[in-house]
Amino acid sequence: MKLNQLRYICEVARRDLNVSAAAEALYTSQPGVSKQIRMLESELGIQIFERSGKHLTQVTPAGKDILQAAHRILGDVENIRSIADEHLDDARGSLSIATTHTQARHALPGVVSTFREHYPRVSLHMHQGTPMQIAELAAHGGVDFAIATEAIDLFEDLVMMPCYRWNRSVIVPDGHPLLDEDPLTLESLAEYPLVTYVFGFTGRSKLDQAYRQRGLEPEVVFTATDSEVIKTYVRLGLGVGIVASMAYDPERDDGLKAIPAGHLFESSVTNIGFRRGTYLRGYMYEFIRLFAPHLSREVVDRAMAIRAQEDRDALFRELEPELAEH
Amino acid sequence: MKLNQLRYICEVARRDLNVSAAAEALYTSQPGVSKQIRMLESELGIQIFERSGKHLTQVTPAGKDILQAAHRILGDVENIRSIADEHLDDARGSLSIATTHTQARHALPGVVSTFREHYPRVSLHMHQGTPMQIAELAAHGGVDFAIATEAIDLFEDLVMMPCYRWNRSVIVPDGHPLLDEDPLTLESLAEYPLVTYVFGFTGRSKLDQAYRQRGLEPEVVFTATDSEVIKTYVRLGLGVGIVASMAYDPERDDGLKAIPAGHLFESSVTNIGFRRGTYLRGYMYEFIRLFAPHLSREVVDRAMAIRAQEDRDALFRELEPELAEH
DNA sequence: AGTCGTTACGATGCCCGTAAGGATA
DNA sequence: TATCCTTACGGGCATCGTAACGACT
Repeated sequence: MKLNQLRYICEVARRDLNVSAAAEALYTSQPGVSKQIRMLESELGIQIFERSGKHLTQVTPAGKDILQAAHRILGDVENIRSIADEHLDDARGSLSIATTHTQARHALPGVVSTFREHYPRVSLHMHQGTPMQIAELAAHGGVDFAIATEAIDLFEDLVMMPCYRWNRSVIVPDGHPLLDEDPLTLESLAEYPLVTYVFGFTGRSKLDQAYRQRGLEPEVVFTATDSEVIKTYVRLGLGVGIVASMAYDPERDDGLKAIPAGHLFESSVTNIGFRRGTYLRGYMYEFIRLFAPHLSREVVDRAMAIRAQEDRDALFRELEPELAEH
Repeated sequence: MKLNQLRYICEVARRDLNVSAAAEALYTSQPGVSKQIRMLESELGIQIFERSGKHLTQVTPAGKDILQAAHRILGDVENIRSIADEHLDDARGSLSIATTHTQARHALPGVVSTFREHYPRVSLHMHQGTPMQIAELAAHGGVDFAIATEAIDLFEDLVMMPCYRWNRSVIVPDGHPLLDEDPLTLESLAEYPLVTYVFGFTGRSKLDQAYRQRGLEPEVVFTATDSEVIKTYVRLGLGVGIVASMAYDPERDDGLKAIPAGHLFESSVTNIGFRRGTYLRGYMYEFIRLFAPHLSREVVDRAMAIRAQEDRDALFRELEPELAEH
């Protein structure tokens, strides 16, 4: 058994059983991949992939288990490299983060600049994408951290921890009639067309849920993945906006007013996640700490050790009161 | 990085940094091992072993972390083989158990014979040794299971589960004065010289503890690692014996009488342990179940997932009432 | 003096890449 | 027909084993 063989089967599985694509991603020849996989299968005496003719059709039950172990192995190989780097020079390295626009634009800048002061020799890489892409990147080792509000609890092999709690504001042009409502109600809000986030982004699901619970139907006329775009279209009079409160800045957003709407929607929690079993460099713990002060090294280590759902829930309940509100 | 390089560093660490011994154990040449280790170190850019001149003196801090990850990797490689074997033919395979004389002679025969009926094509291997040797074998992957009463909770990377609870009987020749004592007290027992287990064997520590608590000093004139030998010397009149109750058989042990002494000593618990993270074959779960009916597949999986000491204690308390008494 | 780790060197064998073959959609 | 996996073949390279050297106890 060779580490390369394990890399090959993982990549093939990841590429929907397309050996050619896997070979390309691995910077090697397709016949080589094919051959090594067959050699591994023959060494183990069992098929990892089902074949019909000359096409791989699916992963065998044994293959599923083997792929799982192979993933762990390759993860640990990366860990060994990280360990070496950490001990070689604990202030040098790289940190890659996948996140959404909202986090990158409003929650992370402060953290990133403080982090850069503390660790000037760590090279930072930010990747922006949809919550699904983000979770996928983190789960497959493309990035160290995923930071998002939705959909990163879908991946079983991601360790997830709550960072902060936030809610929404209604954004309207100056002089809008909603500014006179006090308190603002969902019913009056429902009379206006909405401009807000695409489904699956930045807590959008909590918004739909609030409407549905009151038997209302939101008339969403425009959706975007980031609040800058939303605000632009609110300025154009397309409708009223609903964005994360942190996305409104009274200084910069002239011509717009924000009405806090925390009483209308259930608050959302932004999470940070990383691949389970990853060796975390010292500066990685530090980054998490800067982003969410309650996530000390001890808490992170505890979260990493947890496998059962119920234990995770217990930890979340314990952390709940410490979450900052944004 | 190659799997062989990881094998080499693990073996060298295990052999107290003796490269020659490691090479021999790995059935390869000593220069090869030496070279591969240096190549790995140079690839990682960090030393795994400290050297003074040409001798390896100790493991570096980085090396400790790396060895830990390397162990996990090699364990998972074995797991992949096990997975393949399991899916190839789930009724064929091998099961190796390390245990002490007492377990092998009195607790295991029934289990083993039932197991052999269920899985005739699984080849069984029993290794007898001291509790320390047993734990070492299991921790390093020499055997699948360790079964013993003492000292297998010392290895952090062994998953341990309680199997059954047992206590001791005092063994005396026919007509011995102690037979008239009712109830038997520790004080009257203390007037006779003892023949019992060597320290570290079969709950011996509980025995010493009982004496010490009462301010008594046991006069141990003979110790052995197995109860057959102890009984032999009791027959010779060397003293009274204290053995696990299951080791006395009124049919076979003629000339001897047993006095139950559960009220004098704290009972002991026999445990089964295996390397954390091991892939357990179906028949292995079955073996555990046969030996300790309360250890269902679910319970074993839960025990395997536990890392924190407090969670382990909680599981033990939960299992406590289900332990059989022998 | 003996044990032990490193260096040097030659040969085996494995892995990779190119090219051609055959199956499937 | 186009895509895709397999087989076949040759070159390069890493690994392994033997032998000799140098260090430490």
